[in-house]
Amino acid sequence: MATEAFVKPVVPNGHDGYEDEDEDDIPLVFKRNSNTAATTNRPSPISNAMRNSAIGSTKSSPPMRSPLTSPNRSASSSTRSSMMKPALPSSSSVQRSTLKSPLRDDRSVVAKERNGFGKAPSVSKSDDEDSEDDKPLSARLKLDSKEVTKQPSSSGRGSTQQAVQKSNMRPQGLSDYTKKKVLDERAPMSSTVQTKTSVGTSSSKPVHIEQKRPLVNNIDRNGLKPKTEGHSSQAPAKRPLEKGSSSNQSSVKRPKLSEPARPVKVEQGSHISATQDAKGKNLDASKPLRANQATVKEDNSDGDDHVPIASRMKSDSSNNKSSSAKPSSSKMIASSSRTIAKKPNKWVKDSKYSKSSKSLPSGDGQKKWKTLQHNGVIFPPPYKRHGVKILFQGKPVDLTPEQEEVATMFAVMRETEYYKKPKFRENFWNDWRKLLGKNHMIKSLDDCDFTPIYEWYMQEKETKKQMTAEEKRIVKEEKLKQEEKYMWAVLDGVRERIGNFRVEPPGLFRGRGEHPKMGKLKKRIRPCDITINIGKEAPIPECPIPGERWKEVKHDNTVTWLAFWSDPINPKEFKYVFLAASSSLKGQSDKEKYEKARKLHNHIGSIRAAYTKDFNNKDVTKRQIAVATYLIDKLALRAGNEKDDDEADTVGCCTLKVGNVECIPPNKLKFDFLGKDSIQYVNTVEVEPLVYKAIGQFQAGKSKTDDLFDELDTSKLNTHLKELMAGLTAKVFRTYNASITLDLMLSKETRDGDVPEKVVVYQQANKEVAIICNHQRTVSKSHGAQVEKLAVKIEELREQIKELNIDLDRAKKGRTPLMGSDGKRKRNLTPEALEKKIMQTQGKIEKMERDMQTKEDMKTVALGTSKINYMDPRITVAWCKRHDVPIEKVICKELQQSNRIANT
DNA sequence: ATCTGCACTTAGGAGTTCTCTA
DNA sequence: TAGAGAACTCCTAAGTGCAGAT
Repeated sequence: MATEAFVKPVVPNGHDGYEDEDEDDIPLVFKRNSNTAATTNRPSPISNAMRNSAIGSTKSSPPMRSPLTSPNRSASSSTRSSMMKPALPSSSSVQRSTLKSPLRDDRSVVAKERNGFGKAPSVSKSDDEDSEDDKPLSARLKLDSKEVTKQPSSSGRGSTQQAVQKSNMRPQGLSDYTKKKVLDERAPMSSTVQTKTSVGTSSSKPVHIEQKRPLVNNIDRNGLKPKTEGHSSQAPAKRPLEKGSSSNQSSVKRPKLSEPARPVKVEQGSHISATQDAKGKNLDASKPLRANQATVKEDNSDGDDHVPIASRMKSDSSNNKSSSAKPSSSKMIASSSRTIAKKPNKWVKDSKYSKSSKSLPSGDGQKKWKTLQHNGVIFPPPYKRHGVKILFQGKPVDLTPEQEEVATMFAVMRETEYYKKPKFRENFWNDWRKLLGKNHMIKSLDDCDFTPIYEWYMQEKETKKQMTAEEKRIVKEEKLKQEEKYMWAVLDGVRERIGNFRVEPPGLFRGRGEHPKMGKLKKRIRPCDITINIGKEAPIPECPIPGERWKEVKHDNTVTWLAFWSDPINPKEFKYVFLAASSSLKGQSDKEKYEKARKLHNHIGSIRAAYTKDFNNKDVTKRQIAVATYLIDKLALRAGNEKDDDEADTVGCCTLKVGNVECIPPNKLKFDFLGKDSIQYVNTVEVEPLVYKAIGQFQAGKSKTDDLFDELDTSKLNTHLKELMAGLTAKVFRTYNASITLDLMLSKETRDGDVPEKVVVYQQANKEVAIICNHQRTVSKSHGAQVEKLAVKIEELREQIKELNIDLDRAKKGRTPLMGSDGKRKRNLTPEALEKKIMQTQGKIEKMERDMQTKEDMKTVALGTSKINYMDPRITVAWCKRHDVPIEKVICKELQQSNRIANT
């Protein structure tokens, strides 16, 4: 599917006006900013459709084509729909959903399509299915349907407080709600869709998920399923699990196997010259980013633009066939080159692209730049004493400036959740006490009253708020004036913006989730803590604090950082100053990331076939690798590196604990764990029977806190993945599945219509990707009030319609209208005028209802992260061109301008 | 074979600015 | 025109994964 999209970035399309601007595509692609486009209020039908399309095929991923191309589409969808219906969540489930995490459900749908897996892929099957390649994905989808059942979610994790909170934060309602809506709107499709949806997050692929992830309800946590069979493993755990929930970690993992990575570079290339940005602006040729643009353009020449990526995939895949599942890196490269070669135009373009690209990103030891100049970093201003005293046992206490500064850090956090957390208070007290000294009169934190400082702080805030616009402008300009010199670097002669040129100010550490170090004092960073990296020929930045000096000045052009210091919270780690996301270095890195995802598209079939084959491998390690890869592919799970005990207890695929996965007969798995940033992942999916069986075997004989994959760690997993495809690591699957999903959804759901309608399609696709990746956000504080407000307005409008109908009846009889509810006499309107007014009011109600539903649907879904980090911008650009959608409608200006590639 | 350091990407929330609506 | 809410930026925590050291 998306393959092509990946393959060729750009769009081709013939589309008219855009053609000239093709380059636009390019630039966009590698920029990083993202923003979510504004979301529209309409309910999206799309989602339903998407769901419908779930691919059932188990096969190893057949190449996908663009649904658009296929004529059968409707038929297929109908079929699906029928299947889906059953899957639909019951209304009750919908309600429950509120509690659950919405994400999951939706994900599943998409996932299925993506992977083509709705079910477990059987290798053989897949092969057979190749014949279907020419069909649109949607057509090929199977209806697994069942899956969609909602689950009661439970968030099972009740275990940790946090978990609970999270579940609350992300009520499932959304997904369920959405689904329901969808169904209602398009019955047929929805039915189809359902299937997918069920899966939640990952769904995509293979499994069906039950999906709904009703967090709340699930009370059972991941208990193991009885099934356990087998053997088990050993496995001591590194970290004790806490409660059954996610947090447990335990296991001891094995050493990582390191494998020499093969450089994946795609060579081809050449590079680009000046290009234009999406808007047709001239790009700076000097920047490397441009290359991308050029590439894109050429692609356009292919004329494929009008073809959705998905549809283009087939050809690619065929090309790829030459490459075996385990191509050596060189082989892989070769294959990709070949593919490109088929299309001469593209080839040329691609090659330019490659050339333009710079060296690989991090870790490759290659030179990242030739010359680098910058002015160092800017430090926060010294602490300014306010003199407000806290109370200890009711009495004012004198504090030194240093003690007062830290007390203020704590006082201003009074309204945050941290303030109440024992761990936060304990860590803060331990650090503050050191500053107070042994003989200080303050003997305990609980006897301290920080209210005076808090009130002072609030007043300062209010004062600032009351400043006039002019005053604010002046302050802003002054700040800009001071910072201007630190904001830019000149890399290889090109002026590039620096990302975080401000040194982090001192404060209290705000770790996410139940971080063991929350509340600790993050000390002030001084010049003597900072190492500067700059070109040999460039002048060494002057230390901005008189009398002090940098810790060290280096001239290392194999790295991209401009400065770093040790993290005061975890001295083993560092804080780096890098160029901004819009820089050429970042753009290049992004380009490589998306190219790798494209490459994966060409190998995904054989990779899926390979892991499917190993589901019942006698070698436990191989079986674990197969199952873990399947989960990463299907559910878009993160790899799951080992963590230290002084970090929040979160897990990824390789670090899943037995208690994080519950087997639900006959072949469903319920996942419940805390992932990155302690975001809860709850999802029930239907998996291949062999996977289900294997999970039971991995759990057998272990406690809930033991590692599920005790024979595995990310190093081993990635070593294995690299044997399948050069440069392949676990995270590539996330990028791949996100981009493919975007492409698939856009291809499938875009219909003729006006721009706003198309933008809705894009947003829905973005939403699906966010769901797959489990990108969540907390519900805004004002959400409830906003929804309530809309509900009140809708009710008022309904009352108005009632009155208007009465007036209409009277008008038809030649009578005057009744008095208004406000006691005033209403105008005498003709029946026609009244009918028109009724229609208008009805329209308003419908719009508000859509707004309300969209608001509800999106309240826990964060679109920005996927847009910035996972969705290949070339897909977006190509789609915009094909459908005459101004790029700024889906990607904000900032993003477009950021030059990551663009140009700047 | 493992461990650890390092470099870089990915992430959600707070704060700020822009835009829409009454 | 003010206020509300959406959109966007900034901040920095928390991941991934490579490579060299042990």
